[in-house]
Amino acid sequence: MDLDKRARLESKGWKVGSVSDFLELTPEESVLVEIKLALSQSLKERRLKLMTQSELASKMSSSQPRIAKAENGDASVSIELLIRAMLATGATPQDIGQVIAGVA
Amino acid sequence: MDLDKRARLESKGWKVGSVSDFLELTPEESVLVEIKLALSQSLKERRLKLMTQSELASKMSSSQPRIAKAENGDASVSIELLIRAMLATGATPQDIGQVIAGVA
DNA sequence: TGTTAATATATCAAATGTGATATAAAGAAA
DNA sequence: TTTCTTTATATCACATTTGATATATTAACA
Repeated sequence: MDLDKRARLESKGWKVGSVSDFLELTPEESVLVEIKLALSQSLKERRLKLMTQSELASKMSSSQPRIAKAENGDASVSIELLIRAMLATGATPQDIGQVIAGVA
Repeated sequence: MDLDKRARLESKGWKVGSVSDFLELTPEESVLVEIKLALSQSLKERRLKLMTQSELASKMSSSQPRIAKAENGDASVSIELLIRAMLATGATPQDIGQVIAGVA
């Protein structure tokens, strides 16, 4: 993973520490981050075709700012919320499973 | 979903309320619960082949009681922890995606 | 039987995630 | 430009999830 990607992650609140700390992420930790990013990317793509962030938020009793964070891969967003949001866009378990399975 | 299943869920702490309340779970809420249960079931199967709950717990800086709850589908366990545990058993994103995709 | 290993249950303080609110910034279109 | 819509950022009190600890229960076996 290049430094630009790392910088983008850090700016979203991911506690990746120094470069060496970042490179010392365990494979499991890295994969978890990648799963979250894959979900947030897929969420954004799906939502854009269907509705505004506000509309999605009210569909799932959340808030527009939280959807923005979810779509931007903010570290304060749980996988749980990402999956709830995916479901609120009409995604099936198959859709969600495919996104996760697609992680390197 | 039959009442036995509901009773099992309620005993694990799921806030399903009365029968009618339970039947009024939105499809999204039901699917989310089913995803968690599928993950916890798969986790238990994988872990049993490889190690004890205590061993898995220390591998992922958690605790044996929390692994027990994860494997028993306790409502206090997040999808995040379930996925972290799956990864700690050596599961790949493909494995995890397949489990989720397999939800009805 | 008794002893040990494994798992389940209960409790709790601390950490993390939450929706809400306010507001700023960005885009689109006049 | 100005106005309107959408998205992004900041803050915060509240709720949920956490690992830790203690302990109870169960399982396997000598």
